[in-house]
Amino acid sequence: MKKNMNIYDISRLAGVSTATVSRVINGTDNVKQSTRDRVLNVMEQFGYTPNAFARGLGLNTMNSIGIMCADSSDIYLSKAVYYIEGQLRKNGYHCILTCTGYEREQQKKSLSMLLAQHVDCIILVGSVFIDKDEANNDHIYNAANSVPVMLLNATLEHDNIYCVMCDDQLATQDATISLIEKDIKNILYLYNTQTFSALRKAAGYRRAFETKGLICDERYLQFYKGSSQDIDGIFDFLIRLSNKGLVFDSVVASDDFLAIGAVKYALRQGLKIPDDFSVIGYNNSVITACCEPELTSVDNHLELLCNTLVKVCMTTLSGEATPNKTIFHGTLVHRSTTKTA
Amino acid sequence: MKKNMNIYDISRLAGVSTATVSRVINGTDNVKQSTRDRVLNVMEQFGYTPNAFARGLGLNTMNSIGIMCADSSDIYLSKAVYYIEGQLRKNGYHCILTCTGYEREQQKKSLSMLLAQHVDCIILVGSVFIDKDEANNDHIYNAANSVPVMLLNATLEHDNIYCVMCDDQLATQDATISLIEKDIKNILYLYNTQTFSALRKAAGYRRAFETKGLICDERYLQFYKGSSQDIDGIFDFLIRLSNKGLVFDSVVASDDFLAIGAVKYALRQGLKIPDDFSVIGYNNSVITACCEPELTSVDNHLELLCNTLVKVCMTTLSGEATPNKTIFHGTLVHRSTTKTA
DNA sequence: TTGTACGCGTTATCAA
DNA sequence: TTGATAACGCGTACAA
Repeated sequence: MKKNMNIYDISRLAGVSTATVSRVINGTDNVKQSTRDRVLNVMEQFGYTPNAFARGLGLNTMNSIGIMCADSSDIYLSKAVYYIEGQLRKNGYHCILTCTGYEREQQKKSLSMLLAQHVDCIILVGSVFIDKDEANNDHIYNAANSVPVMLLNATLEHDNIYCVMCDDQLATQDATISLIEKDIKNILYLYNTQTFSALRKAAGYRRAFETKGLICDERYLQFYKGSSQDIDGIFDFLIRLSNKGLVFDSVVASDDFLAIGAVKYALRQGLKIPDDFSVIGYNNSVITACCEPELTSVDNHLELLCNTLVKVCMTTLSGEATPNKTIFHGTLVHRSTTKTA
Repeated sequence: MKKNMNIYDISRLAGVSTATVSRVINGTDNVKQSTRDRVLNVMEQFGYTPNAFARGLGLNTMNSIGIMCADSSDIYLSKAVYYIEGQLRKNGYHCILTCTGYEREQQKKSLSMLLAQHVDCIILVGSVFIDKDEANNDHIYNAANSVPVMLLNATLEHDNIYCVMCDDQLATQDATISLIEKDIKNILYLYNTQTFSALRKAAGYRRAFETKGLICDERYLQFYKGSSQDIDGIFDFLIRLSNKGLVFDSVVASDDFLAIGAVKYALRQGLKIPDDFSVIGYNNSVITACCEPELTSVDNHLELLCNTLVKVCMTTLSGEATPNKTIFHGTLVHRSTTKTA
């Protein structure tokens, strides 16, 4: 447990000043090659690493970035965190991860914590952080006054806030239209959160009918008040809907778990998929391959979104101008829960 | 973008010395109530937060803990990260997450990074960090010389290294025995990593036969060289095994994805589950509910493991003595891919 | 090309 | 109960 060396020790051992050691460490200024070698040699020999705290104090940064994620065990969000962390690490940043949950208060606490840690940037993963009531977003606006704030799959109009997202509305619209065009019209839209993103998807569902000159029956938008991980709960919910007399021959879901619940419903009802019953999920996650038949789903290109987000982040941190909003389109990935052609 | 206040500003505004402000902040020593109030008032008024870097420099800690995780998007590991982060946050620590992947070199880099950040403790999530060749674990031993190292579901005998784990061997043994006792004996053990944990499970499989006075046929331990997320690949693998003439009527898998691949195999071969074919997964993850019939799986009580790990971690950091190894038993959760009674 | 000396914002020690 | 001041270890003007 030998005490860590500091820059004074190194300078003494190398017979130079601390300034020179610092220059060698940071590769700045001109240092005679022989001096540089001597210093590097000593550093190597004693396994010297500059003290990150002292450096942070002087430079006012420790090259850290805060990631806020409601639930990093969520199958979709965890992927986002993974991609983002990897890209940031490549760029020399490390990540402080905080799982905020879905309550606004804890989210605010986490945000304060990150700001107190003087992170260089804050990344909000998902749209659960944005409140429909503008006044409740003040904490985010305040954060943006000290550091850039990056939003993944959410949007907020403010200086120093940058959004990278998939056009969920359009993607859901396309998915719905793909069913309508196969003459499937009793389409249930199944969702379980009221986030910005979920509402955009609902809007896309409605637009699909409009676009096709049809009336969208609002009874077909169904909100499931439960965890999307509770697949049996979803199953029960659909059974109840059916028993209440709602006739539907297909489901467009706002995430893959809900869709799997619908698949389960069809299988247990003895409905043939996709002949009698079609299902489209959202996120194109790994569980699309877990059910039989395998699930058709919307791919929102998460990895691309994350890579782009980090790219925008780096550009912003370097002081260059960057677009405040970057939008990609989703893609419907056909598998076996929808009819071909 | 107003400049942050520092302790001098506050002390001046409150008409006291910086020492007193510091005392108020940290609740230490005796400060007259009226003075305390005055200081608190000023701090509140200007929204003062102590500079974390300066504090870190002085105290040599920023209350951060490093989490190393090969792949935080893994359905199982991500849950571990989630639980651990939550508990640490409750205890006033924040987490630096680094996704190391499965290559030793990157793992070493991540470890060095965390040490350079002067984290208070390092948590290794999963057994992929431990090398069978003792000499290749030196970087971990070295880390343990400066900070406590916590291992989740892995083990290493060394000072300042603490392990919290599930007895995977015993759990797999029990699972296998549960099949044997239903007179199912052509049991395939399916695995896809060579980690410590996976090998322990294999050992449990073998022990099951021993225990029952049977011979364990080594051809029935099958290594699938692919990502466990590639369910179709698993399916193909099983088909090939079957075509090669290996007769099996059940699968014990080292994770749930592999098990789902087996379910898929049975369904597509027209085998009735569980009458003709049984499947047991491992981890009892959410995907057990994604297939039909739903998957029987071993629950290794991840949340309990994580909570315990953090508890041990806190105790260690407080300087108290703690057990170096804490072991829990797993539990077989029966669903519909195994026969009842 | 190199060295001196100060600032960064705390906490802690010692003295008052 | 409070204040003055020395660490903590680094980067960097400025000087040489």
